[in-house]
Amino acid sequence: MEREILHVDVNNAFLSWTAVERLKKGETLDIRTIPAIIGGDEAQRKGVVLAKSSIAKQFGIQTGEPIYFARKKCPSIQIFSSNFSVYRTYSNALYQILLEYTNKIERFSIDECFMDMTGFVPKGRNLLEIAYEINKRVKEELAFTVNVGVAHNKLLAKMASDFQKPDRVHTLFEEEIPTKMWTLPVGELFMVGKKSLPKLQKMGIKTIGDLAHKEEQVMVKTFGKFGKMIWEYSNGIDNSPVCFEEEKPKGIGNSITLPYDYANLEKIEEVLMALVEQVTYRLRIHHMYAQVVNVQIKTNEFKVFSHQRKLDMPTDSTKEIGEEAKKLLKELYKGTPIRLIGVRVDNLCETEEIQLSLFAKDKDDKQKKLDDVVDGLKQKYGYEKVTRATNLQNKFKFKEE
DNA sequence: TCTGGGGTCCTAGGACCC
DNA sequence: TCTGGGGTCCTAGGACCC
Repeated sequence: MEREILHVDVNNAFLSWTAVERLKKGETLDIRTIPAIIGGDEAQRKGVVLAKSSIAKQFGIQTGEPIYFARKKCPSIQIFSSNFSVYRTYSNALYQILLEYTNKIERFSIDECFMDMTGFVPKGRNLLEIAYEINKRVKEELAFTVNVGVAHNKLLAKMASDFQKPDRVHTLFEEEIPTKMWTLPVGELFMVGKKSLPKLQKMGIKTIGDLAHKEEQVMVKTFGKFGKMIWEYSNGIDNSPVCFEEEKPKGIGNSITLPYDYANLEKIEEVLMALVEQVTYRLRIHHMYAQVVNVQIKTNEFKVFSHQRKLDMPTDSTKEIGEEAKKLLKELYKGTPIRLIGVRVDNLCETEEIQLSLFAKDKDDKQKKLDDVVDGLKQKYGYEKVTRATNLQNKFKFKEE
């Protein structure tokens, strides 16, 4: 049966939301109307463009590039810092509106939703009307704009919402694929990134249509599973469901780019332990245990190395994960100055699934109680106020959540 | 020029077992 | 002494997304 899918995409989300928040606070300048970007702190070496206004885009400024480049392209560019708790508020407000149309909504990211409208289009109305209504309501009620893609699967809906921006509704039904999608450069296809683009181009594939008309077997032979996927995408094939049920995380990680390159193992360890505390806190918030610990470093030359190890028993203990992380760091660290350090936990399982042996449980008890007390304080007084690495908090700001 | 942080998924090679 | 092949698990690294 044919499905009815919408993809709702907030236009320049971080920048628009920052603009709306400023106006709400009484500022008169709407930063959507000037050359502006949302960017990280350059002094902390986090100076990349996170979002841009459409005018900034006209200067050739790209998301993800260093702010330094953006300033070269547009010396008068105005830079604003990000605020994720504000973004979450607006993201939730959008979600609440969408919930009035269907409960089958997949929150694909903070600023994108897929909606499965199959069976939810009221009698006498059609999917396109609903899409326009959502577009209009969001603008009127929330003061920012969205693009809405209308199609019969997620891939086509997402491609459609990416057509002309901002504040537009686009359809991409099967019969429209040749005119609306095949004519686009192949790099515009979802999942074709900057590594696979040159490989495709070398094969003579310039447009999405070129890819669609290649033999499927050639793509599979050259790119394996990935080749099959993008070949299907180029032909508008995608049977993946809208995953509307909240999914448990498969891994939790935190990393930080250091304000300068660290070459002292003890100093790196201090940061590592602050990150471990953050990660295990989030783990316990989710009521999950982890069985794999992973430590990652990036050298001053931007080379990335990682080590991971599977533990005998899953755990959520700051001490256990911290000790493993320290061992992994020692194995990794060869004395090269470090630009970034990160910790991840993987192979997560629900707390209830754990069957601790009596011995292990007994050993765990003391540490568990300490973690519980600290978590309680963090929830009561805020994460940044309660941490065993207080001296780091002046230098590093960690995202909550 | 100077390059964030949070994820998911895939691949390849080695260890180990039958 | 010389020899197989398949399956699973583990680790490191990489591509892609927002």
